[in-house]
Amino acid sequence: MTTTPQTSSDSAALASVDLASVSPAPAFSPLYQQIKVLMLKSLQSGEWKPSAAIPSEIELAARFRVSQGTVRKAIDELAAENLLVRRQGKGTFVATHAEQHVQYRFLRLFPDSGDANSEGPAQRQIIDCKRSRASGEVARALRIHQGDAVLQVRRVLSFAKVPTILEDMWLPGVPFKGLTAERLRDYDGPMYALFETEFGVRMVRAEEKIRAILPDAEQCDLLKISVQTPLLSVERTAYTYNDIPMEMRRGLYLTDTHYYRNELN
Amino acid sequence: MTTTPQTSSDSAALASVDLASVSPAPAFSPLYQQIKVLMLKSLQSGEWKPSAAIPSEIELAARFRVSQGTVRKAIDELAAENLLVRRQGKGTFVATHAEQHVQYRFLRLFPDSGDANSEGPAQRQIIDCKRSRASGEVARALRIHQGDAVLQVRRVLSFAKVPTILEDMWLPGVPFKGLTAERLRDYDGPMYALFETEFGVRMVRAEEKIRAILPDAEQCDLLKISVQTPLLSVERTAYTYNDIPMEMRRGLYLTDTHYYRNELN
DNA sequence: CAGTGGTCTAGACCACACT
DNA sequence: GTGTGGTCTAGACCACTGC
Repeated sequence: MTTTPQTSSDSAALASVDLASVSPAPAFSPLYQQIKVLMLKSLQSGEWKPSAAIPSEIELAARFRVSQGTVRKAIDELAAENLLVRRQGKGTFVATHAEQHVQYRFLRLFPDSGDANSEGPAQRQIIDCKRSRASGEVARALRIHQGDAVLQVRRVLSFAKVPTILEDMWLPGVPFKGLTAERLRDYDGPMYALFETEFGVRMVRAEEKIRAILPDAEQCDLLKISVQTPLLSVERTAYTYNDIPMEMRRGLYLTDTHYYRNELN
Repeated sequence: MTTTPQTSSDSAALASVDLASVSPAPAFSPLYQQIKVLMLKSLQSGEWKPSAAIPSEIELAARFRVSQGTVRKAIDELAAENLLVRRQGKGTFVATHAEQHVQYRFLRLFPDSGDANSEGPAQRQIIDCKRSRASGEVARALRIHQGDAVLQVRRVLSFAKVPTILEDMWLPGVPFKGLTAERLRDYDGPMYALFETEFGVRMVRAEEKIRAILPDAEQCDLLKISVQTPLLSVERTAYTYNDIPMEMRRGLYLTDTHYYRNELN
């Protein structure tokens, strides 16, 4: 035990959670945080799969030898991080990029008028899908070595037949071995949903760096615009569990009839 | 009482919270949500002022005639929304835009290299500050009528003496009566902190619409750039309590040495 | 030391979904 | 009805802050 929780004189199942190092601070960790770590392991290991129900709060309380309230607090935090979804009367489920209300959870581009769904789903066109080697920039983002095998995908998304987004993606070669253009083309649904079902990689969060740029000749050609048309450059790094980067992506967004929406709190 | 909470047979202080209308659904509202509404009123009315401590959990529990746990859950949500800040051992405080760790809570622009503070505080230059009348667009954003009195402010922010941000702001005339260029110039700190102390207006959240644009001649002049330099257009609407818009702002960001950062969950 | 928020428990009952 | 998550309570003890 890393800590001495109160009344519970012997709440087991709480392996030392690698606080072995002689850190100056005692690093007190509340019980529910330790439970959270254990639950994260179950998610990461695949014991609990996307869209499946996890054990009930009562079962988990018994398994971890803590009260239901403590399990509840752990689940609350995981739900707040979008790793779990609670459904009253039904159970708690592992979040997934498929079967979600919004088609693209990480895409923040919306049409100027009408709601997000008014223009229907985007038309997707795979331009290229090939194996290549990581550049310095890509290697840094994916925390791999320069020259390591990566998969490179380029595609165009169109709304109402108007090319609007040009995306280049880089995926680490090892976990995504076997990904092909056909598979991307045939799959009907969010790309991140395919990653979950086919490769067991669940994207949990992402960071984006946004800039304004002018396109080069090739980009103009693909988006059918002039070199004078400013574009949003959206550079995204997406992470799985434990903050492990699993995708680097650069999107060029045409923002004459759409805008990138952000909410600040 | 709008609902019949469990064990607590007579938890008072819960005025009907205007659910008087004969809505089809019974609109069940848990106790802690009703407490939250009451606490929001105290914030809104100025009973609890920015940076001041609110009553302790035990006091609030007594005032509202509920258990400490219920008050706690209400405070938890308000803290999650950045309206309150909890400090163990000291108390719970009303959040403020002053005395915060980050100077500009809503500004998402960061330098390409070095951390946010490495370049020091921005140099601010007020270009203009005048009374005017709301255009259709501004009126819509601020939910006032076209032609209503507004205050218009234009300023330039520079980092390391390089002009980087050109901002135009529109503020509703009534709540911000008495705001002058001098007052803006003399105040040392975030503009939103001045709004709190001088006008009792606390910004709680904001929405931004981002596009890529090319500047016009006047904008080029102020930012000392060419007409060929693409800029980020960041259109922000900021809200106080109860989702009331209190500011419309358009910022043009130079993104050759800075980027707009966003985190997706 | 007293006072504050933070954690944990045990038990009760409510709202919701399925069967 | 049974089982799930959701709310609420009461009481205990811990961790942190400042007098």
